[in-house]
Amino acid sequence: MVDVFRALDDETRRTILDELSMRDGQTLFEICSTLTMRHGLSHSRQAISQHLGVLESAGLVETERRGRSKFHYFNPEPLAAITNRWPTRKRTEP
Amino acid sequence: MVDVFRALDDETRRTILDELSMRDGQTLFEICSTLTMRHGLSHSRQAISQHLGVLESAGLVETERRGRSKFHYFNPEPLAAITNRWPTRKRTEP
DNA sequence: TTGATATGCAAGCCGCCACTTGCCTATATT
DNA sequence: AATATAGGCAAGTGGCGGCTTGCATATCAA
Repeated sequence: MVDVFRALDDETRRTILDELSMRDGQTLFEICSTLTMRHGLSHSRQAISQHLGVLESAGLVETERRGRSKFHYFNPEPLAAITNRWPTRKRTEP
Repeated sequence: MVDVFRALDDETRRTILDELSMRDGQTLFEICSTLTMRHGLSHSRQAISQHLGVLESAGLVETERRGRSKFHYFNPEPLAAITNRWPTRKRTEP
């Protein structure tokens, strides 16, 4: 199980979430392509696969396998843990 | 300059934000004490100092020096960058 | 002024993380 | 059946981050 905070501590993983939030349900190869084409990131397929594994382990990405393809979906729910942890307060002047 | 995401990718730093959000304006020694007493974390003073440096560099903590003491204040503003980056969408069924 | 308090600076160690490489499995196509 | 496509597993490497240690600086108290 991977922490949501740790999952977000990587620009490549954040860009993957950007991509999925724009076009949901992409496969691993599609994500590799769009990352290279539109974001200038050129990593190996395995690198992206491992990133997707981290994101899925953190609950930020859900997957669905059909045939030999695996589709990835962005799930923003775990992000709530971040905003809920520190409720906005006024600064206490000393 | 440290990323907000990287600053949050550490349980000790997150606990420090918890502490400051409960009682704002603590000094380094106070934070060290409360971390040990109430959270079971026993790190050296320098470790906590470095954590505070990361948090300050990320804009999550602001400081104010008076005399030989330095007071630390939690600034939740940078957290907005997280929630604003991925606006909540409905999942697109294929 | 002398000593204690509160913090800063810098080097070094160690473990973890991102990335690659090579090989393997499963499904689809012809 | 044979080939291609989509993805998985595992070991190895390099670099960075967290922590410690030792020393230095600045402010307050006696």
